[in-house]
Amino acid sequence: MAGVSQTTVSRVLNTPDLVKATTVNKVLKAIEQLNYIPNEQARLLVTSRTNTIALLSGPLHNPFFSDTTAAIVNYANSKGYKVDVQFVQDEELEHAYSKILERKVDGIILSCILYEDPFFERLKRLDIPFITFNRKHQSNENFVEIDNEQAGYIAAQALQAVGHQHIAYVGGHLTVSTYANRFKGALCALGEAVSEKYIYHSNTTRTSISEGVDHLLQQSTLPTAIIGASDSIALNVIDELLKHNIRIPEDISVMGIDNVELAAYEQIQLTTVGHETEKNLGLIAITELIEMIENKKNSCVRITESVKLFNRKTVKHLK
Amino acid sequence: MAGVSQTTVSRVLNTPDLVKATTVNKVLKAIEQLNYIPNEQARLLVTSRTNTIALLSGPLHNPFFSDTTAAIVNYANSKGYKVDVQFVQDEELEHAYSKILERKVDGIILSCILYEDPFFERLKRLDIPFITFNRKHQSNENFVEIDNEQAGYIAAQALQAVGHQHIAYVGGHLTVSTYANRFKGALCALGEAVSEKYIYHSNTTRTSISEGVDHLLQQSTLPTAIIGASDSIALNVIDELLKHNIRIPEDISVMGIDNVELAAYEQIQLTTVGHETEKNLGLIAITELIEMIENKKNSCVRITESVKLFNRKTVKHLK
DNA sequence: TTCAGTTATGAATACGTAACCATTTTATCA
DNA sequence: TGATAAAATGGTTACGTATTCATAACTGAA
Repeated sequence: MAGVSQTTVSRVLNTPDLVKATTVNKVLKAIEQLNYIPNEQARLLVTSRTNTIALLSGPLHNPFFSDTTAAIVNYANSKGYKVDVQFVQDEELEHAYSKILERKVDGIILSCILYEDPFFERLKRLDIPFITFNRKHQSNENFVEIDNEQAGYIAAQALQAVGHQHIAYVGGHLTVSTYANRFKGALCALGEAVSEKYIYHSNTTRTSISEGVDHLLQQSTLPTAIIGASDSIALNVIDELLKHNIRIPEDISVMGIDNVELAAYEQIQLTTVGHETEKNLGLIAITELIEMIENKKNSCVRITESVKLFNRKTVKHLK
Repeated sequence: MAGVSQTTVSRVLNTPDLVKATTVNKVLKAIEQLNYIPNEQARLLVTSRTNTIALLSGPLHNPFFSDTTAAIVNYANSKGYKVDVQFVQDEELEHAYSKILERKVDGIILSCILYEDPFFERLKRLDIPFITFNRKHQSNENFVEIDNEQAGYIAAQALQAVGHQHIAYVGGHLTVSTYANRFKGALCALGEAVSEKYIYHSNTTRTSISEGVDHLLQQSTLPTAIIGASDSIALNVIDELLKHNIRIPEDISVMGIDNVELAAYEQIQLTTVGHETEKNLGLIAITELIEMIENKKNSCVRITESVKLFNRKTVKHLK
């Protein structure tokens, strides 16, 4: 219609500087009239890029992932990338993994990796930039996390500092670096003092956390404070305690880790431990990932951010 | 490597029944050894499908969209679709719209349409299945919503029923069907009695809602109850009131609309109006959309679900 | 055996673009 | 004016798959 070759049309769209102005106009006019929209599949086939990033996130009802997903999607979109999202429970990891391998993407950002996950090796062989956030793999490569051990330590230590002596801990699977290190840090602060019966490792589902709380409430001496290994766990613990008509923090104090945005809400006011500058781990990770994609820098990303206490209203001062 | 043609490999992957068992095995073995992964771009190019659905959602910090996004993404994934997500504020609609037109997708699901949005016509011309949830367009086509007028009416009426006479309303832009109808319903219940000064239409941002609350608190006679036109607004209103050391519901009652999952949490216990069967609007919409995509049914979807009151703890009974 | 019918396989093509190389046109300068 | 360089354009191919059509290899009954 414009009387030019397909090659010239392609140039008009991609490198208009190489085409005479009058020709550009002819082509643009034809594009307008034909209501032409370039076929992205075909372009991607030949360029072997996808402008897509795969996000494997934890479930969205966990406010941590709500925060990170928003940050990741918005940033990636602003940089011109589409985001192919999957929300995945640890139980369904295999299925999600196999799907991700089939889909051509420019980069992969995931939170669900296990410490000894064999999938990590497959990822590396894919030769696609990828990064994990919140959790890391034993190979100690390509991750963004908070200092989980420090976080666990600060959480426990802060409770002790205000007089708590019977401190319980509700965590997650120790196959996950995050929970393993937070637990390690907490144990470090609690020392020998801590009793087995005050420790519960949940699978982070609501029912599992309920069982954990029930377990704690059955002890002859109730704990005066409970550490939730994540804000999500802590919030679920609080909810469960409230159902038992236990007041927070009057009867039992609760401490979280993550400093999720929700934690600062007036209705919540969760005392927690989080990133010093309140930066979003997801945002840091996606920034690094896009950097990796665009600058082909294959230097390995290892980011561990320092944390501090955010003192709010779910911890009672006993002294 | 398997000693067969590319055609046969294709058949092994798509219609293995048409291939001799021994050949299938040879090919699968080669696939294994070569670490072969089919190129999805190429397949999509020839099939002219994308197995992708575009989701244009409101911001994720709004718990309503957190609920719907999770439901939509999970359902679509389970049906084998990828989901290309965008979180978009009403202010940035144009930009998101233009991006969506460029991207090849099998279907579009969006919440952000305005009542008189000209984009709707462009969508129809695209000849791609699409559906709106939560909001609808004036053309009255392809939407899933709750009965917003009924919801507004029930919210106001329920407050009156327990003795409230000074009822305020914090809403959203009336260019949005959802807010327009909820407001209409509320007005209908409140009748002539309602004073202009108790009405505030925000743009649903936190700062705007703060201003609304400040406005209400400046009135000589304070309202005894506030209707938030959505749970998100209601929760922000509560947060703002708490910051002013106003107790809920002792000093002021608050009512929401949507019955977001968060509303049922012990820490929140928001009294609200929502879908009778507590079904997720996003889930209904994505189910319909995939139905449209796969069965080519072009019958227009018009779903308006009935609502009821969910009595919880943010409304005080005055009588 | 033979022949028709069936099953299994392969060769060639199309999908719509970007990239490469070749060619034509235009501009520049001696 | 001619030679040379530069700019503009076109022809062709490759990307990796599904599909169509043709062919080869079997099968079973006469």
